[in-house]
Amino acid sequence: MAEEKLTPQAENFSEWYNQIVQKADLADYAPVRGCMVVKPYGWALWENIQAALDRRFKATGHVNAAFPMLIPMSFLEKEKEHVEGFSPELAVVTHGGGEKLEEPLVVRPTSETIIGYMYSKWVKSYRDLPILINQWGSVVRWEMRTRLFLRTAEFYWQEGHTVHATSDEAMAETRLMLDTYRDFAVEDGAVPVIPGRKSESEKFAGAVSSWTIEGMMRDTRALQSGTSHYFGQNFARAFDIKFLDQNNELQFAYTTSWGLSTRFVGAIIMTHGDDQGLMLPPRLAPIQVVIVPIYRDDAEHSLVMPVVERLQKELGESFRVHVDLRDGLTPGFKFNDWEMRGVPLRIEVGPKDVEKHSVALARRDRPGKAGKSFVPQEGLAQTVGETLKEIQAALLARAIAFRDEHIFAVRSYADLTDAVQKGWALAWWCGSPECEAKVKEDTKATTRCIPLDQESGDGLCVVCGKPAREKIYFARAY
RNA sequence: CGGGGUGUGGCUCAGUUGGCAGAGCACCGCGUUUGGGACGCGGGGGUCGGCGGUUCAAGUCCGCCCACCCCGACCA
Repeated sequence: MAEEKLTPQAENFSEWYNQIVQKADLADYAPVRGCMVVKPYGWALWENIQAALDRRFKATGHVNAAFPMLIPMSFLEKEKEHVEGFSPELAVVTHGGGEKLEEPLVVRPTSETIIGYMYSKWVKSYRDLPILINQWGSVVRWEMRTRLFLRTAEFYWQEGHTVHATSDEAMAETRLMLDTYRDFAVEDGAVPVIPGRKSESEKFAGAVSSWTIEGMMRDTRALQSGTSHYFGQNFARAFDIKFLDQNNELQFAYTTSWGLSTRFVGAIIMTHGDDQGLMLPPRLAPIQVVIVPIYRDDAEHSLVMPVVERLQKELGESFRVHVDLRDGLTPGFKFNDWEMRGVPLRIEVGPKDVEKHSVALARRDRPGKAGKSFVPQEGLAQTVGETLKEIQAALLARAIAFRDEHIFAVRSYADLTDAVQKGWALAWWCGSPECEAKVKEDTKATTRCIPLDQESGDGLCVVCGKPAREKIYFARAY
């Protein structure tokens, strides 16, 4: 049950986040450092995220499978950049059945290697391609500093791994999945992410190019919310994934991978939450409508409950509905409690409502009395459906407005350093890692992505002044 | 691994010159309450991070160790 008062965002955003995760009953700290326990309410949110993504994966021809959690150490060493990228954060199993193992096994930090190995056995002919497999699971990365959902030692995610006959096809897949993530984030999460390409220094270990959706949190910091990688033939060469083409010539295949994790829960929390608590987008909320019965005594109880039960049944046909039957708590407490948990819509049913054939309808996105209205019980399902749609749209509109207010198109280095203190900077960039490094050194801001959506043209690099062909976002990131 | 800090009930913490381990919240019971975070009474719960030392006596003083948090380097 939620305790009173949350630290305000403006006072300490980080503290606000830590408190909300626990007070909204999403997750708890596990006994192992950096690991989290996802509690039922948090997991229900993740399940809705999974369902929304899985539906899109299936619709684009992908299938699910499961690969093992343990990977021979030697596999990681087959791709040079990959092992360099991951070796510092590997958890390694050295013993099994009471004996020291011949070869240590790593707990997967990601599955390119084990899946690549299997694909090399499965792929013989162009007729075997493409392979479009996704897996839902968890991975382990021994991170130095952890935060619930944002960076935990073990996290849950999906990782798609595909194999293609041509680079064009593999690149199209990479871009298709990036767009799938964008569509999911915007339409279901109401998180207005910006899709784009990572710079060389920010890309995934072993990738030819990495693509990302970047979201702006309410403290204006950026959160990488999903990634899609094009590997070219790098992993195919490392794992010997070859096929005979139509001309009977042996070719290395082209591979991709793409992932979105429980970090997205953090994105939802930090995109929509306010000082009252969580604010969940209706399409993903585990509970879309909570009904709070209000009564003083047994007489009022028996007056109110039949109406509550009828509404629960009617609304339950179309929406995820919960009735708060907890005894001994005042309505006021329950209102605050459900606001903390981010339930989009609350219905109050008391004796006065029974008499007037109405209910009180309270919107989470308009806290307090402002969001409360009295509507007829007649046609309530339709009212609820329309209101949930309005809330979903309102959350997105609010997040877009916040994002756009905090993006600054900058032309000078002074403007850049100023902008990244209060939001994101969008600027011409020549493409050199030295210019990125200087900004990071001076401001702690990193390049987030080269947005897909930018007008063609050229300008001068905001750092060094040399000619630049692309604009890039600089921001402080999680 | 560098710099700083903290370890006392489930949580947040108090604990004076060393002298019977406490409060608030949470939890359990009973009663009164209930349309924006109710109240009264009663109750359960702690090897004071660990080991060793000083002392008649250690949460408190000393030594060593461990864990966690914050700031850096690394990261979905």
